[in-house]
Amino acid sequence: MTDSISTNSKPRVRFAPSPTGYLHVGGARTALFNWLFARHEGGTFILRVEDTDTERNRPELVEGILASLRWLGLQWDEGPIFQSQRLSLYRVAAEKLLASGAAYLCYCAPEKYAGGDAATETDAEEAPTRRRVTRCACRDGHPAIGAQKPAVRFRVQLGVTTSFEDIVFGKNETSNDEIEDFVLLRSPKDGSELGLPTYQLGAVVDDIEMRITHVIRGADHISNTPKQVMLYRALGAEVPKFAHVPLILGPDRKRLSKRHGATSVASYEEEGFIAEAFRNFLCLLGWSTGDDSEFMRTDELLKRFSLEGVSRTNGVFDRAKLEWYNSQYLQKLPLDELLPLVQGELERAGIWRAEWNGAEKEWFAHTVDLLRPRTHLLTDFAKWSLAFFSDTFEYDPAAKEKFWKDARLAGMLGKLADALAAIPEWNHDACEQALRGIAETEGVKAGLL
RNA sequence: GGCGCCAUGGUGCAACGGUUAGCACGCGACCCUUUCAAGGUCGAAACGCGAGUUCGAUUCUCGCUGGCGCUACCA
Repeated sequence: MTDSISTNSKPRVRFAPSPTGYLHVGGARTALFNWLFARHEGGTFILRVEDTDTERNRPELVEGILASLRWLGLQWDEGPIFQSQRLSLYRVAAEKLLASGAAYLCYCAPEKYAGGDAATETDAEEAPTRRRVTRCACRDGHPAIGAQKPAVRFRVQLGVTTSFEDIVFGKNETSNDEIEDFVLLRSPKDGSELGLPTYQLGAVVDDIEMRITHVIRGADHISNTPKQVMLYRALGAEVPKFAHVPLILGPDRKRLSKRHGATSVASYEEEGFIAEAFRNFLCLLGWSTGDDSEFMRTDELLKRFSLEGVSRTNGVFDRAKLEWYNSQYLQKLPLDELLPLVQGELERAGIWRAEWNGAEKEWFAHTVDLLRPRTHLLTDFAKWSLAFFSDTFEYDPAAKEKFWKDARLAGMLGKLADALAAIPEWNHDACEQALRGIAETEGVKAGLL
């Protein structure tokens, strides 16, 4: 039972984004679960870039995806491995399947084979319009050879059923008759012998080659898992364990997309969210410890994470709750952990001053601690820091007045005044200027009330 | 259309045959606070519908409804 010597007992998982966009919150959570699982089990977390779709692939987006993963602190142990750089692997696999009869060459035009699903959509109430799975003559060795170069299709064995056990969804059984002869290799565009692999082939070949033990991915893949199970078997490989995680939806319960607002991880970073808070929030969307724990720092998440706690219900991304998590972290983080984050924010805003981490470090720490109870985002620090620069509003009295008025409305007046009063002697200009600003605003206040 | 999956307040989770159905976000009120946050207290708010099984169903089974997913030479 305990063959601790065997390195094979350690799970190997992967996150496999496709560079067709930025890292979105759904992908981020999938990555997070993979990472948590790997770390919890002492396994290996691999990053693989699925860039076989030359049409949609945008190589320049890869760096952004990696940056978002780094921001989230999801360190990968191997990779990134690019599928586009190992095409021969998939072709060898396809040839093997061709040779064994598990696959065949299909000369049909893609649109003809697909069977025009959308086209018949308008013919309402047409009983005869049974759009079952299409099988073409190529499958039976009677290819309608045309000008088109052939694609390689998997020959689905009919009359039987394919099943697999999902760690979160349980047993899944699908009749093979419902599964189309999916494409393994697209028809070659150029003069080459064989084309580019599709997702199904690429994912399975790589998961075999990388010795992936647990496939943790979005539930949108649950329907094509049977196809992949067939592929594993046809390739004579052991089928890994599957764990599908529920999808993340927008407020309208539709799959989360750009029209719901910010969906990229990068946009939350820019807005001033703390990575650990974002992670805490994301983790509890579709997973729970079994009790009512909510505020859990990363070490605790790592300790408690388990695939068994993953939910089967799609969840709505609740921005308000994310903001709550962020303010919780802003409140509760030990000051020495918060300081670097604030510094990073001020540097981004271009208003960081070296003294704040030197001679004035004590004042800076005190001020951050003073202000944090009323901040919700890291960017709030940059906003209120304007008070500490005597020349900020020098040429813009209107902006100055607005700033202090906002400060009053936000309840920041007293805090800022305290912070300003504590500014070291040699920074007296700023202090005086700002206090004058407060006085003026107070005058406005008195007049209004 | 076919196939599959899912179903607790507005949202995220808990309760895994017997509870006044619990927690959190959000919302409302109050306390605290010169103000605003933070914090505290209280409150409104849910087991989709219909049959079964059972002494007893939110919990098990079936049907319905609703939602989502797949049905691409996208992943």
